[in-house]
Amino acid sequence: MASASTRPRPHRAVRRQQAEPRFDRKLGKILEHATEVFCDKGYEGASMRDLSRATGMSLAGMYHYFGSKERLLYLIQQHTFSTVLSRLRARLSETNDPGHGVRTFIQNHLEYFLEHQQAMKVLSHEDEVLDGEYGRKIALIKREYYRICRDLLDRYKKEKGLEFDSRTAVLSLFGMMNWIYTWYNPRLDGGAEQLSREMGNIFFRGISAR
Amino acid sequence: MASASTRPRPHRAVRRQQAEPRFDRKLGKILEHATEVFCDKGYEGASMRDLSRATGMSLAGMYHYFGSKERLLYLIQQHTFSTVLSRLRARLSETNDPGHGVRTFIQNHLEYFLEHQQAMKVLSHEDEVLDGEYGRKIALIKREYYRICRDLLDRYKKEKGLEFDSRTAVLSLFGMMNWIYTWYNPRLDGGAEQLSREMGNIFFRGISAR
DNA sequence: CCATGGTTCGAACGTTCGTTCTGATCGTAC
DNA sequence: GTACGATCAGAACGAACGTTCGAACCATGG
Repeated sequence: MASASTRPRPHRAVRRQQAEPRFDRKLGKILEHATEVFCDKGYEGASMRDLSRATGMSLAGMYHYFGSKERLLYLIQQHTFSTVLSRLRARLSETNDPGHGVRTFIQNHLEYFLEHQQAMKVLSHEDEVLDGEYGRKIALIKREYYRICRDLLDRYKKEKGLEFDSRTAVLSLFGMMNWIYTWYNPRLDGGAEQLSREMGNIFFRGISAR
Repeated sequence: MASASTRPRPHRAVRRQQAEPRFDRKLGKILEHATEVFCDKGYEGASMRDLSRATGMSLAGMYHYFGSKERLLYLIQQHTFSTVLSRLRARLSETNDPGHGVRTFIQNHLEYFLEHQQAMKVLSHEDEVLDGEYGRKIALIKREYYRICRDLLDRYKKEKGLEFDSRTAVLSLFGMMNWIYTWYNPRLDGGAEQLSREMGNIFFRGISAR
């Protein structure tokens, strides 16, 4: 289960120029298919043979490129999380208003969530399965993500002179947003803008009352 | 995976008087230990041998009493859910005010949640694993649970003349509450009363603003 | 005192798991 | 054309899986 670093990383081919992106694009596609399988069957429920079948890559090939089932999950979670995080940072750099910042946080989270439902479900649902080095790295990103939201909220709280428990508030907000994967239905529930408006309303009015 | 009714239920001993409760108490203890294992390792990750070891009952004994791993999970979920539901009904029968009803709903949910964290995590986290007859039965209880909360909220909405999307509101509330299992720390976060007050505040003020 | 039937067990069944290994094939660079 | 790295199919590995079996155990009723 543990030990991320004992297994050598697959020997990534050293190429020149335009070969690299094609290589990454192909592996990206494979990661997408793997995400779908993990999403449907769960990490433990999905076998390497399932993953191999779904990606079209041979079993041996999977091990050649990814090294282990654990690392496969790690790569998916790491890629998903850091993409969300970098998008968020880009958006937040445009504002200094903490209230607007939290709205942006919600909007960014839900937009990515609905756009990549499967990846986000794997991120939410297979949260505790990675341990060792992999688990530590994912936990690090997650803590930073939490930190950003909490800091924004604390600034907002001070600015408006409000009183509430920041920790409970932030984690309740995360709960609202991350629970979506258990119920979201695009036919019944609107898009990301509508959902983030409604959840943002509940959350903001909720913490804003004196 | 499917088919609940193909396997015969274990022949429950027909006994008189005080033997029954002892029988049930023993099996109840075993279910508690099994809950702990499912909670720690997940349904797929937990093996019948793990469960057998944790409960102190032999592997064959587990099958004698519970029939299958699937039915074991079903019994845990069914017992947990119907206990929550019957407690809720008892409390709700004392009030007719929908606002107070929703507060009671939150209080009841969180109280049981913190009192039986492991069982509730198994209920939340292993939500999609049961299919067939078992899955249908659990889904039925869940829908009824959802219905109660939604009806209360709709009555509250009409009474106060508010406007918000009931579905999104109820499911956001469930998200806040059910996500707790991923972060709750009794040292940092208070007891059930405090948490349900804080979440209740966020939720109520959130939906109440015009 | 033995027969009965629920209870419990160790051992085994066949399957699938994650992973590794062996060669064969194929396209490309020299 | 040949050497090489990428990629493959397929078999094999030991371990672990969910489940079943047959025989002991043990209290009870005749």
